[in-house]
Amino acid sequence: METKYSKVKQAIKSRIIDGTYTPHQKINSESELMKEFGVSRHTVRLAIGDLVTTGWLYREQGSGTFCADRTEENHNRTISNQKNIAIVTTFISDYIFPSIIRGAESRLSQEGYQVSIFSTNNDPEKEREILEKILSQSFDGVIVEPTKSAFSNPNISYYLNLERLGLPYIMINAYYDELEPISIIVDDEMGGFIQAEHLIQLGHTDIAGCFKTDDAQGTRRMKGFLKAHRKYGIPLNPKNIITYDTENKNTKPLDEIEKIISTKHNTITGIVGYNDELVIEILNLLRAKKITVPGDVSIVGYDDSFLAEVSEVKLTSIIHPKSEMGRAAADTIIELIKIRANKNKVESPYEHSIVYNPKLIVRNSTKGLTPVEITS
Amino acid sequence: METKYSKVKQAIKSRIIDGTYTPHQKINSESELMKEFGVSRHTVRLAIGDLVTTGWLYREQGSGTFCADRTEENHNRTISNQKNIAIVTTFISDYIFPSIIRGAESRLSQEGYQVSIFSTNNDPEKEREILEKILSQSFDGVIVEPTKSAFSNPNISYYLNLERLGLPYIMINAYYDELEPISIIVDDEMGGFIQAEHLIQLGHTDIAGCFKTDDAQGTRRMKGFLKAHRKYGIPLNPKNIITYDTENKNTKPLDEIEKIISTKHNTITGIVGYNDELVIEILNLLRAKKITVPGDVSIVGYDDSFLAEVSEVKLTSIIHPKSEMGRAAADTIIELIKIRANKNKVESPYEHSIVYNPKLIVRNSTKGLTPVEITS
DNA sequence: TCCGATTTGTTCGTATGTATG
DNA sequence: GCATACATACGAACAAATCGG
Repeated sequence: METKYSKVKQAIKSRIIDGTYTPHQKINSESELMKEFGVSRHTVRLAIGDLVTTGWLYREQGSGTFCADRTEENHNRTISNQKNIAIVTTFISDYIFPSIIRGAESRLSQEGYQVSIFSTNNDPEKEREILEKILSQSFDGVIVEPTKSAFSNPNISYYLNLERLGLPYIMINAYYDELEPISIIVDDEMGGFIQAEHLIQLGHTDIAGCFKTDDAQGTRRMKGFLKAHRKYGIPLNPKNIITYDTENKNTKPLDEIEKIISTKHNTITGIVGYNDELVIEILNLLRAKKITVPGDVSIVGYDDSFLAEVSEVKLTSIIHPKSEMGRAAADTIIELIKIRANKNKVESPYEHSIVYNPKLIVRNSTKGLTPVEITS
Repeated sequence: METKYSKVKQAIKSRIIDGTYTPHQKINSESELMKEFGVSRHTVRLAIGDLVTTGWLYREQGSGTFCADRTEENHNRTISNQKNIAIVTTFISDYIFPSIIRGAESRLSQEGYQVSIFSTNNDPEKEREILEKILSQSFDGVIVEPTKSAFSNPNISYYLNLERLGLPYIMINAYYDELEPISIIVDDEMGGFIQAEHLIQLGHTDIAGCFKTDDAQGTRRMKGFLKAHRKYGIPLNPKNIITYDTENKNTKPLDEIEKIISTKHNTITGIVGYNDELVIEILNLLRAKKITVPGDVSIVGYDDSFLAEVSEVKLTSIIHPKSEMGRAAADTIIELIKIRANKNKVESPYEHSIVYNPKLIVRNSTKGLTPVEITS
């Protein structure tokens, strides 16, 4: 996949898939492609030849090379009774994702769908490859957890092309703002708000917040965290807000927390964590530093995963529907496919987004602040 | 049909059809064809290229160009360039399975394979449905974690049919004794042995063992547990052996442990658990009963999952390769598919089973027994 | 209808890289 | 290590079809 002709091939294919070339549209001529990619005509012809034999393009002597109309083929394929759904995740082994997949898989297999799994490792480039693969194959629907959803997505055109080709897709956990797709999410802003509010109502006024800010979940939880402070008139020390990304998730948040609790005049009595996984690690850190939870510090998790019940300190956490979300995603995509099949009947856009309202489950990692202030 | 390359093409095609070239036979090399037809190499390659894309020939770099085997569905499969692998699990969200899938998926997607996921929920009936589906579709290989592997499997005939159809499959974590398939497993008997041996060498003589006995992993671990007792001449109280199944895994083992530790004359000082998940629950139970670990009771887990590091007591556990196992499974199935594709060359059965030797990682859930006996 | 510019189709030559036996 | 065979890539030339003027 590092040969020149395969690069050219890939580039042309991308332009078809992302909609730059529409069916029956003339693509750049061979000589133009030669200049563009700095390769010989032979190489260009090799690339185009491959795409012709695989049905992406067709050539007309004297006229040009054209983008093939794959919708007819698509049509042929939907007739074939294979029913396929693609699930695109960020991390397969992420601690709550298996539950979501389980919920979705059970419902989809019940309905005779076959489930294919793809993972992006939160890398937009990998997401692009996967979307290309999905678009060049015969899927009936796509369930996707967006990659780096906090950022403007470089693959928007692929999603738009999904829409253009009438391939239903929904997003779970988050969505790209530019798209406003049908989505199934938790109201993360409210979740972050509730996390902070809980501590505030327990009397805490000096609260640290740890958020993963390369996905929309984290930025929204942070927004809720700030909102709660504003609402209750609690001044917020900017140093108490810790943000991190996929790339430094194993180091930065813990380092920053350690910095904060190691300072002389530390008055932190509460910590809000992005998720239970992080909170468990913070718990380990605090234990090592002989800081008790909830004695010295109260701490709130997110997701209500099995991790919440695993330690000697049971975590106060925000409930995430997990497998219920998976089932809902499955039901929604199945319905969208049905609607598309009888598109003559239902003409309405049929908005189906679901927003779960988060709830707090109080366990014993949080407690009310006694009038006596804790000093380091 | 008067171009040189189409003449060459036609000539080669004729030789295939009239039987001059038989399947998997090497055809004349490019340079030979050049001389024979008095054309340039490029022209020969054009002709051959066409015949390759239409499935009449296949090329092997450094070796030659060969006549394809156009018999049966073999033909259909090679034409559709979709490469599919099925992974059949028991429980998708089981705590170590996501890691295995992740390892397998990353490797498989690298190689251009698409991964479909099926889960049996440890129900042989569901396993049957899934195998039927797999057999009726066009998968290139199957990775399966057997369902209820401790029992005689009612779906043996389906697996035999996979073999008959030449569809490669491997088993992970366990295998059905009747089949002796290519498998990638941990030596669970040794694992159970090491668990028990560790406690015995620390001076424990009254050890309870908890094993899930509807899969082969559990029965083998139990076997190792017994073997260790025999080897070290430790008498074994049958009451200390607790077995359970998928159906009662959430109640029975904990109930039984509670019974044992609640008896007046309880002298248990060590517990061997089927896996970390169970051990964490036992840990919760002991905490509730004010029994300290490892002070009063030492406890050994299995799998070395993230659960081992999550509690205030870090678990001594057996290392499970997890994602390494997934990667190995992917590599193995890919190789089997390749071997099958060139079945003319490699005639040897090519046994590829991998057995990982388990290792113990000692943390602080176990400790040596002091001379003073602990009494309840 | 023809012309000329453009575009794809066919064919040759040459060179170097890489896998196989 | 060496010869063989396929893989990739460059350059050049002419043929055939198309399209606008």
